[in-house]
Amino acid sequence: MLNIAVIEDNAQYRKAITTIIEMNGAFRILHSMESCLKMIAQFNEQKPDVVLMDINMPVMNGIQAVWEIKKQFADIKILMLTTFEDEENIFGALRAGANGYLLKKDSPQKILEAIEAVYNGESPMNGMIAAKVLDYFQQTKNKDFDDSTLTEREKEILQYLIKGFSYKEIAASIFISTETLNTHIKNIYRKLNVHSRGELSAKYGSVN
Amino acid sequence: MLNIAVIEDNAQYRKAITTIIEMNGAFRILHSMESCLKMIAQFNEQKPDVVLMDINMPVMNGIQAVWEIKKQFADIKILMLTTFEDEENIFGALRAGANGYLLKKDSPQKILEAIEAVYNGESPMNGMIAAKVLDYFQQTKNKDFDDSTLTEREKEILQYLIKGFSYKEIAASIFISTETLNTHIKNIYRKLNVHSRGELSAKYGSVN
DNA sequence: TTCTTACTACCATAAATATGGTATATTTTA
DNA sequence: TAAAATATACCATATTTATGGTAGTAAGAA
Repeated sequence: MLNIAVIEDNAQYRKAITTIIEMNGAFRILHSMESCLKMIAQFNEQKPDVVLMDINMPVMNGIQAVWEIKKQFADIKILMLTTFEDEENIFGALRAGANGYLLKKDSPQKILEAIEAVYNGESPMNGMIAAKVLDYFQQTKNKDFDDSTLTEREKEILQYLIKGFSYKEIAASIFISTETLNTHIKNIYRKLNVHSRGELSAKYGSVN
Repeated sequence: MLNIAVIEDNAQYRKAITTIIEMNGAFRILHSMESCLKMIAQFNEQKPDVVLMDINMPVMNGIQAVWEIKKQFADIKILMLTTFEDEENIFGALRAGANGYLLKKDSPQKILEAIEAVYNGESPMNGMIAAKVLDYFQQTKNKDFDDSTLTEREKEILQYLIKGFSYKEIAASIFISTETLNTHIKNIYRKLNVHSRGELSAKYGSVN
């Protein structure tokens, strides 16, 4: 029998998810909370095995809550259960120590399987979330790739970019207008699938 | 109708997996190979939508094969399908551009779902594999950068900066306001005598 | 105790970057 | 030759980043 805690500010969804969980004979709802306020106190009373956690919540957000829980109860498994719109918080939650990441729209069956899985040390992940995570590693769009997809001009500009020159400096260096440079950079970003200089430097900067 | 290629040196497993796939009306086995030798040539003839790839293979291993495929056919989705013992190669495969990662012992149903999922841009991952990947992000490995003048907090933030995360993401990750983050970054810039992220990455990014 | 350092937070604003267009001339390639 | 790719340029705008302030709190040192 696995003891589950649900922390979710949306009353309706909290009701739905606890009902689904309770219908499964192997799980028991130990806590059902709308905020993280008395979370630690309650966990000290009765410690759950798995916590289902939303990210966007008032008072203390889900990421911070993950951090607090992991600090005091390292063995509690935490399954993030949130919307795709919170995607910018994915890495924050993972760094804080979340053990899995599903979307609220995932099927009840998936969620129930995931509860079992996190408890067993796995990290169930929604496929779209995982795609974001894998993007971080993919250097495919990296060097050898740019050699084939980037034009000579684009490669030239890439060099300037990863060396930290400003658009003005680059444009002046290669005698084109900043608007033209903008166009080139748009194309580079599209081809390499990045959306900021930071990403660019992180992925291509260490190469040289 | 999705066109599938299977590259797997173990004849028995290759037979099994192709049979499973062929039983599904939505998929068709386009290629079934025991090595990567004539892979590119065959793909030039008939390009598959999804490739199922083993890691440990003679001649050219799976990671290198992923690399080659992605270089020439960026839109082909690659699903790694291998044993847990090959775990040390997970990151190699992901860096090379693999789009999903299942274990051979995963159920046929899971594998069929995963084929559909990678084709749709998701990254299906086995829970145990995902756990390894998430380990990378957990705050345990806090390699300090040692720039003696920076405070611990500043060094921490520097790490995020050179990894290409946006201010929003960083602030959310370490639970401070973006204004506070701004203050920290101002101080980092002053201490390191840089004036943009580009410079920062150029000077400190490759160390990492 | 007082002073300093570190961390936090907010205000304000200029500069730079990111992203969506459209468009033209030239060169390459099918 | 027609089509595609390349390089150029401009418009417009939203977002992010960079830089200047001020300021409170907590921990530690002088």
